[in-house]
Amino acid sequence: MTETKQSVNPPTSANSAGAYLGLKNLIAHICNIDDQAWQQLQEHSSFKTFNKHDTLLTANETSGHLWFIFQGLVRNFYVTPQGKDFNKSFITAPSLCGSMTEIVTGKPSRFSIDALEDTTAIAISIEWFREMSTSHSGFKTLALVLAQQLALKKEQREAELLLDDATTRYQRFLKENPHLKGRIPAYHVASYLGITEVALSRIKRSLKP
Amino acid sequence: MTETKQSVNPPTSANSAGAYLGLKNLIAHICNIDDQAWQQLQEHSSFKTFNKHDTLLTANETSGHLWFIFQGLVRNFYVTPQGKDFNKSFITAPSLCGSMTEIVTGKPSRFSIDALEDTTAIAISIEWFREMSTSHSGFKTLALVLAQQLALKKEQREAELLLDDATTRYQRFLKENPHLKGRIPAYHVASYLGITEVALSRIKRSLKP
DNA sequence: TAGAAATTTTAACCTAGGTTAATGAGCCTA
DNA sequence: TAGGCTCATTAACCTAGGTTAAAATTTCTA
Repeated sequence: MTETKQSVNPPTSANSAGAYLGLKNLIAHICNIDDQAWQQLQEHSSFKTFNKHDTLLTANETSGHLWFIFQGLVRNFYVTPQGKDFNKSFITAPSLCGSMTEIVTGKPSRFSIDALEDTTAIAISIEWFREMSTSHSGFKTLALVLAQQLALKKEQREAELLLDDATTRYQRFLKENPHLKGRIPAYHVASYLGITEVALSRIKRSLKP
Repeated sequence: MTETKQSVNPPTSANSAGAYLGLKNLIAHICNIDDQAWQQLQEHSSFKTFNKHDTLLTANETSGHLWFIFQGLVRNFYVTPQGKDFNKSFITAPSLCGSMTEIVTGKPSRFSIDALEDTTAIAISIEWFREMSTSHSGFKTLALVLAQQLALKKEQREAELLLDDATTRYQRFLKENPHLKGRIPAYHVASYLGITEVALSRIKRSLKP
């Protein structure tokens, strides 16, 4: 107990193997990947660990990879020129995440990604993934499903931001994200909703008996 | 000149042929479609004309098709339970449009589509398109590109609604849609921006010299 | 366990945008 | 050419949420 703080998930080969299993499992639910392609995927990716608050991707830079989040929790967020940040989404393991802009166009992401908890992940080469998603039928399917899922999610978010007030958005957020309860400070939730922590606190009070 | 009002684009076979040419051209810029697939596409689609204000798709119903807008202009819009409507996007010819929700999940669209100008279009069977986008490499590419384009657009809209105030959104709208100038009444633009026509009028005044 | 740091709540005041309603302005069409 | 549409502007007032700053609370950490 005399040790200083350390990562909950130190990067052991055991963890790495588990992460790759998790990735294989996630992909298998979406499309068929033959052994050769899987072998290639392993060669074009690497296992990483992050402590809480570490950065996975910085806005306006090309990171060169997309992520499979194996354990932990990360957020995608925009930063305004005034230095305020707005959370775009929260990603809980196990899940893929990354910048669609960078994947599709090769241009830098508009948002950053950082870890809200200690996190283990696999970094996958975007360049390789883009190549595979045109040449390999299985990966093309994977890319299609990911793009469709993202499009659906962003359409829903557009509708919420356009149609609903902050109280309604907050209640929907709670209902749709029970797994995040207690894991995210209120000011991050407020930032996701597009309001300040002060406004969120008021809303909570107004919802009390 | 004694005739009553009529459609600018009456449904002649000449128009129909032009529309199919336009569709073929649009698709050719995205992927390769062999003659057989093209033949099939023609069998699973039909040419339609709409007058201004006509409805192409009604929210909460499955229309069964996606559209190639050949001439004219349509809007996608949500209607709130209170009966107010919010424009989701404007689609100018030539372009594909439809509900990603219905295409991906088969469930009814959350939004409606109607014509802002007299419009000619090709209605394509969603069921057939979904089948082709899994079995046919060219159509899978088309589906992928469409999903990616939509995801990118909706990500950008999310960022705008989250980060920018109404004045900024209005100025960006003007800059990014010069082709819509004069074609859309201000109250539709306001609805797209997520504000009322009254607020938009105030913003315009505040931007004047 | 005390003190520091992080987070949440409150309060007081401010502003962008909503609401309602009246006035204008530009049109068709009888 | 006079009403009758549709659309845009204005004005007066209201409200949700922003801003700033202080106090209260929780959570680390030495």
